[in-house]
Amino acid sequence: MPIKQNIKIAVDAIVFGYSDNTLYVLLVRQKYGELKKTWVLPGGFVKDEESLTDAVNRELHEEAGIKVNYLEQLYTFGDDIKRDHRGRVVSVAYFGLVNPKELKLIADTDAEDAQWFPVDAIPKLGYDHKDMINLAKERLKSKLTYQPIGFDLLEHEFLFSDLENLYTTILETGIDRRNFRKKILSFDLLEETDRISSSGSGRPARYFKFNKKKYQKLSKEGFYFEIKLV
Amino acid sequence: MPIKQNIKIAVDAIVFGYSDNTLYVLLVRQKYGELKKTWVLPGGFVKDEESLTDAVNRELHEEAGIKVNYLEQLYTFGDDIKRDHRGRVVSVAYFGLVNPKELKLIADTDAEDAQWFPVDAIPKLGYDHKDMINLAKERLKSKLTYQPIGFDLLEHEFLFSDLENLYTTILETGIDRRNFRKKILSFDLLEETDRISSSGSGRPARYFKFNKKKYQKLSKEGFYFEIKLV
DNA sequence: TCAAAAGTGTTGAGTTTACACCCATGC
DNA sequence: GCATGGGTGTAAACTCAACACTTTTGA
Repeated sequence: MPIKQNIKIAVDAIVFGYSDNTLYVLLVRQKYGELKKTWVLPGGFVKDEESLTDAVNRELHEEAGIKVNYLEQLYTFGDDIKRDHRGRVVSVAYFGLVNPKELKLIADTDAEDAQWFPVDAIPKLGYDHKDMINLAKERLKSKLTYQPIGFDLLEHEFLFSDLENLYTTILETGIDRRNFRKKILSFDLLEETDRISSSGSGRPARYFKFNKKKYQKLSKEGFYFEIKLV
Repeated sequence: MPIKQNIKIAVDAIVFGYSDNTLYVLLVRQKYGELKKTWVLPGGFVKDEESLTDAVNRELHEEAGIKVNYLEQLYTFGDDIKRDHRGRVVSVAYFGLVNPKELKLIADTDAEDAQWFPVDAIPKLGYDHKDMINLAKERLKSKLTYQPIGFDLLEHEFLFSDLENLYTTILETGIDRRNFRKKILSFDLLEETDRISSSGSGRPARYFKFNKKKYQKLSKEGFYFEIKLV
């Protein structure tokens, strides 16, 4: 190619996990350079022969040993030409979700260089990663209301109260339990299981699972999932 | 930076214009190289010292002499590592809208190297530009229903029938004139002008304008523009 | 006076919201 | 038997969808 260009291209991932009424973001400690030991989003430079998606998954694997449940492109950060102190770097940010199992995997390993932070207790971050997280939070909030994305943050089988808490914590809003259940059930996308919570206290609850296949089918036929919450 | 990377970064723009019940896309003729004379989207490599947005606007100016009314980032194409035959190129695609004045500007100049094509009469394009256009069409359709973006495709002052036709042509759907007008007016974002169409035939109609300021204000306060059309 | 497009209300259906009590279990 | 969380129905308010005739102009 006859062109000279001195811009590097990177990917970064904002990965959310949810557990015990808390939304978490995955951060890693920068290993080298000026920002050594600063917390940053997992990510790095794209290799010449790999796709952007592969780059994200590779970085997540290398830096955090994690595999996401859901991944989509979020936004490409390239308007601030000084966003990276090392030179011009354009970063394609991805938005990912993991289920609680993956979350615990890291939480349990006491790897010091990859950790989950509650979204409202994020340490000072390098680069423009705070902006990325904010944008991803917005995306998560809005997607929750028009795509059945919440299920990717829960176990395969979950209680209605789990789902309800997930919505209330992430959207920071109240929910009418009856209306919520009615609405969700009206989609006919949940399946009752035989499993009943071996409860802590209170009346035992039934586990449900989300029928993703059915959703994908209906979705192609023009079905829209939608949960309005004030 | 200690890293070696041989990836170039480009921007491409899918710019829509609307006139006489037709939706148009702006294309330019490739000037050099293997694809010389093929129609492609306006775009090109990003310069080291310019932001992505600046790059798009510059290319639009250079290649088509045009200024867009609305511009937003669409998607970054970088998963197919052979999407550009010249080498690895990641392209950040932008989505833009122009009003009819800008559209006519080029249509009138008989510049052979920048032309508007009706979206359902797009010639064979280079690279993956057809995919980009398809994605942009989807974005346009969905945005029309939840953001007052259609006004950016119309003159500053427009007739209700213009707006109605815009929605029907782009969304390829029917509209109940009464319900549509009722809905749009209920937002209280349009202002009547004194101007009356010096009509062709039929009863003269009144011109309206969109109060963008008011929309932006309401928008911050949690107002959502929404037009549901089957 | 006819053709062409603009303008205008009402009703029924469906959806959303608000709201409170009983149920099943563990301790 | 009491504390804890789970599960359930109904009525009023609102929003949406369907529907057709009158008005104003130019030819």
